Amino acid sequence: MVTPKTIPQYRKLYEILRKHISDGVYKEGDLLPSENELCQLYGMTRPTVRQSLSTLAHDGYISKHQGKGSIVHHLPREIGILSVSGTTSAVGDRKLKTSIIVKPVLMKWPDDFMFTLTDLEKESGCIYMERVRFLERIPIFYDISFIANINLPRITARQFEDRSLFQILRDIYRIEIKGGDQRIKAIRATARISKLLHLKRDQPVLHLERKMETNNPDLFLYSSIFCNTEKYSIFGRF
Amino acid sequence: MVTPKTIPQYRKLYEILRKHISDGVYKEGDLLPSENELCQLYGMTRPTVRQSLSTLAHDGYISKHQGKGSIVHHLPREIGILSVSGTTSAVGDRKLKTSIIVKPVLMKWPDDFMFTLTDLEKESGCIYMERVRFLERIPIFYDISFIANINLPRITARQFEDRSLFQILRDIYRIEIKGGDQRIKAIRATARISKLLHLKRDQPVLHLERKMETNNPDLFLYSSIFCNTEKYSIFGRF
DNA sequence: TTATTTAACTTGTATTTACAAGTAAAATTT
DNA sequence: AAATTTTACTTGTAAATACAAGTTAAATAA
Repeated sequence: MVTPKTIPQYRKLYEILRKHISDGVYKEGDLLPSENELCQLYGMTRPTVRQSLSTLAHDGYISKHQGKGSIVHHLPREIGILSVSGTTSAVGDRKLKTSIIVKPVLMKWPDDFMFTLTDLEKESGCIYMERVRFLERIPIFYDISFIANINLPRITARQFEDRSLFQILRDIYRIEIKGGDQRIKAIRATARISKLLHLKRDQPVLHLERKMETNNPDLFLYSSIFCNTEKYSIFGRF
Repeated sequence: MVTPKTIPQYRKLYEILRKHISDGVYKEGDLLPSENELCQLYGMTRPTVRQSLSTLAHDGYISKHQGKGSIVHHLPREIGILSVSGTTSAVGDRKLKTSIIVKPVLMKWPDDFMFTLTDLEKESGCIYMERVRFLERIPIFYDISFIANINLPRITARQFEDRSLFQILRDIYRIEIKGGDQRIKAIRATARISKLLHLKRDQPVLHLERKMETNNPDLFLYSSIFCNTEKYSIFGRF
């Protein structure tokens, strides 16, 4: 089991500022307190504060301007899944309802899996589940998730209705997502997809295949996400 | 005109290492020289070296492991447009042939433009062009580009066949892309799209709308990209 | 009043130093 | 021989400091 480590200062400040921006303490177009002010406010040095701010800038919460300051941005109105882990965190504060299509089960990996697996992963088998996510009563995401069965005791017994998969992994198993790769395609909705996402057959659907890295170097999370982009776009920064 | 500024050290090292990785000096799975070794090799201090490495890690060229080192990764085999500026740099070393569909012309902005424009942009009008990009003789991208006509003398007279738009902007006008936002959808190919990308009508196509920020805070580049994802996926890191 | 200069801020780059934490292999003990 | 400990390395976090470069507004000069 991974030990619960101490959270570094720059990460704490990142979370504080991110929450303040999400909660509207700082509004669109506002200037964040200057780096020196943040140093004083939170008792850190400038390099530490700058580490927080550069991460915030990278995630699109602020933009920095030399000589001027850090300007606050509202998170995009679209669905920001391209640069974020999971689909729950992707839509920010909006209510994303989840319904389980296939409860977590332990099974063998598919033969033609979308990513190449390590030997350890192959031996362990995988935990499989399917979910559909609704935004304002409209089904938006159809998620198929695969997790290698490595050090995750009794995970198939847990409830996934209320808490997100990623929350459970973090709270119970101390697993944090550190980043990942993804592939994107436009495909035709299959019978199953169109049924679950309430679409007509053959309608264009976004298909994301993601491999996520965790703080356990042997453990990766995989998901295949089908996304209805009729009403909402997928958003990202680069 | 923007002055050609001095390139910071950490940026230089980033470019050196990136080139070495692309050229195969460091191969997939190799360990990069340690941070202290890089300090000695290039006469920099560790924070400077670390700034280069963290950017490389973010762009997916390496992954860092505490206590171990920085492991080199080959750039993805797919088309990496999600986290990169332009479509030329997106495909790395592979040959991307460009054909101009509509030569650069100065015109008014469309009324229903995909992003909101500043007053300065609206006044200036825009430079418009359309291109199709081929990868191994297959048309992959149909790019529609918009640039505000701000401080870009005689740009419509330039040749875009050989050099990419971004290369001209950098070499002639000293404009660098710093980042941007993008929206992604899956749509049905229209008659024009299917003709240009050699697809059947109504086939699913990826649609990217991008707004790119430059070192000139008033100047943004916009593009609407239609992408044939039948054979190649679009790739990104997060 | 208007234009210019100055001063006081902001973020950007870079050095130096220190210790914590994780990895891997050598050295030691059992 | 096998298990354990130590050691030497790696990257991670953090402080203190300095100056460069861009922005803005106040102070000054025309």
